Amino acid sequence: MLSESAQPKDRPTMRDVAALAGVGIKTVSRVVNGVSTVAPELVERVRSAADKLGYRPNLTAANLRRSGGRTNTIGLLLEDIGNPFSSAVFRAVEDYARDRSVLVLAASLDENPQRERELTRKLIDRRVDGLIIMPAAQDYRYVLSEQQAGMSFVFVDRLPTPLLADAIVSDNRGGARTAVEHLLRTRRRRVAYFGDDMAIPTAAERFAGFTDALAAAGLVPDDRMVRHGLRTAEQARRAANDLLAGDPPEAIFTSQNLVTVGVVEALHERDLQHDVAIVGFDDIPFAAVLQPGITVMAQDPAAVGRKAVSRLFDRMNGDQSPPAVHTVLTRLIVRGSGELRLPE
Amino acid sequence: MLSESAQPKDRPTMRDVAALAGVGIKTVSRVVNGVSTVAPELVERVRSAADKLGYRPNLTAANLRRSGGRTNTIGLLLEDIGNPFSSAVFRAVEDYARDRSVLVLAASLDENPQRERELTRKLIDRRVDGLIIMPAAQDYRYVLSEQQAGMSFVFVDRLPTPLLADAIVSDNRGGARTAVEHLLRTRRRRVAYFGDDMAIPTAAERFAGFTDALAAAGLVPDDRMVRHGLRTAEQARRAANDLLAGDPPEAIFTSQNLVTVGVVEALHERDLQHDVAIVGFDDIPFAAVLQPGITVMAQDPAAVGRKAVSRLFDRMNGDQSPPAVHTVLTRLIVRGSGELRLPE
DNA sequence: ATAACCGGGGACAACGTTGTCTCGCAGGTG
DNA sequence: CACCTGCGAGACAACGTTGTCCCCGGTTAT
Repeated sequence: MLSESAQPKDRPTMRDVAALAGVGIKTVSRVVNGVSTVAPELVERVRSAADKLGYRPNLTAANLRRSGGRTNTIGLLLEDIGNPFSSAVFRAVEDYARDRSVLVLAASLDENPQRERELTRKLIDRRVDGLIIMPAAQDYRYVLSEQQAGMSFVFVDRLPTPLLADAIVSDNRGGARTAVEHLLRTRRRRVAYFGDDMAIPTAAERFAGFTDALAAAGLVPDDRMVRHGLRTAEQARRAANDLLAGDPPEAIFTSQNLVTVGVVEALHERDLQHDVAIVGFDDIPFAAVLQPGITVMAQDPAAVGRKAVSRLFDRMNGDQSPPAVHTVLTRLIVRGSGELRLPE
Repeated sequence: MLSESAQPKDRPTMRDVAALAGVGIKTVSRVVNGVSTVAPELVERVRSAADKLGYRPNLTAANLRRSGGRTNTIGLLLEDIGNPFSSAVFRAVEDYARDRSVLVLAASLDENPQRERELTRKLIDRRVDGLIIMPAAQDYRYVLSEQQAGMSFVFVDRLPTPLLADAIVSDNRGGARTAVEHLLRTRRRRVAYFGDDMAIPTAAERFAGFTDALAAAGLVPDDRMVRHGLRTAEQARRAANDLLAGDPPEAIFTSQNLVTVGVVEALHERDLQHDVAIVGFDDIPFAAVLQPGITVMAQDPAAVGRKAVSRLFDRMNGDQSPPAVHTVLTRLIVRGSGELRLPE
């Protein structure tokens, strides 16, 4: 009864366009989808009717009916979109997907396994065509039934256990080992380790690489110079200050970018940056401007993202080969802090 | 005829669950949606049938029918997801949306107006409930007809022309002015400007703030010390080296984070970091570790994102008030480089 | 005992689109 | 001239779900 003025009136549908153009609804569908068997005159009538009404097709309805039921959407679950590694992965995924007219639904997990399960479910309920996950959880058996129902999965940055789907990971252990070997080449022997929580598989791998390198040089880690569980730059800074206050190590390996930031801050606070060598895992902005520049073992998040999304599309297109792990190599960037000469 | 083994068999639907549980399809719907009028025994039967089949509801089908037709999805078009400002905005948007069971479809525009139009359309075709756009284009009249069709828009970081929707922007002009006034407080007078392309509205605003501050001190910009159009750190580094090679300015204002990085690199290369003062717009990682620390006028991308998404949800919930501009204040972070004492 | 009532559960249509089928008409063929 | 062919266009059902309505059985009131 009420004739409200700016009522949020419904969008026009194909039916409305068809009525205005004086054609059947299916003809509108054909025009919208560019089917070539429609008479040019009708095409024109439909086009102008659609423009006049501001018609836009409803893709969710179309996907519901369309064979295969593809939604042209993929899901991307990252540790934290705000962190540079995650957002670089996102960017690579997005570029590949956009070229194929696929959009990306993304969310952050913050190391929360429960959130991971919820979000995975929500994305599946929206019928994404595939899912790229930077895992927080431990148990991936639920993936199996989803795969049987036709969902494709690719994991990045960490390996799911058991390996039920493709995974793209950095060469954490090998990269860490190479980084520490690089440090040892300066003849420094007393090497400290600062790292993230060992429950995080990548941190554990990097610590293993650290130990590998020491072992190869006939050394063993000194527990007094090993700190795990550092989650923020501030924690790392404090831990480093703590260690540096006593008998400082000759060199430091940091297993993650935030940790590197904190430790470098501590070195500068104590004016030890020219005395204690450091190599970090993960590149850091501004690393070249510092004195000395920070030598790092850089990951290649863009390569990880590209590889992940291309594997995902292969799977979505029917690739049935057994799940495999793909390792993306890391790269040592020499800037000074890892090559400090020993005095005397 | 063929009984393929691992055929990507279709997902079970409510019909399948209903058949297995021996109930009507609507009862399954009721159970799935937690309607309380179903007999406990039937709820149990339906639940176990659903689990057995690995049933997951199809949200796209549900949204199609459900009144209002909300998809519980919003679109987010950013300049570049890989850049820290964009990804911080994203993170804030995501957190707010997740609390309301809304997911985010995001994509990068890379300053490409055509891509912006295409993506806007694609997102509308998927019937997102609202759209947050960091604009690349100039002309936003198309927004009007979409708004009448019920779509909500919020712009971030830059103002659309004409102002057809809410916009959340940093206080670019005021922040830049305050930053430059801070520099002038050291009695330095010959202040250089390094900035991004003036076609980008934020860059223009910041340059205006720069001029404001000079004018208030009775100064005018010296064209020889003004460089526009710097899009990368490398370009900025070269431009700065160029200027510093001649008669160096007493102070520098940089209008954007990448530019700050490049200019700081150049200062360090020429060992002028203690002689030429600098304040940058946008915070920078590691700014505190450098000698001297880099004083910046920091933006608050998280606040921008929060404000944007909360306005968007208000609009989606029927707020009809006229479009408004919301300004998020910037904050001066003093670290040394902007407070250098003049010699003599 | 019968009518009115209530509450649980199913049949049916609808959301906006596309796949399939059929129909009508024009043109070519025997 | 009848028949077949082909092609453009619409009718209809279907995708998987939810909103609406109605029916059935049991309980309560008269």
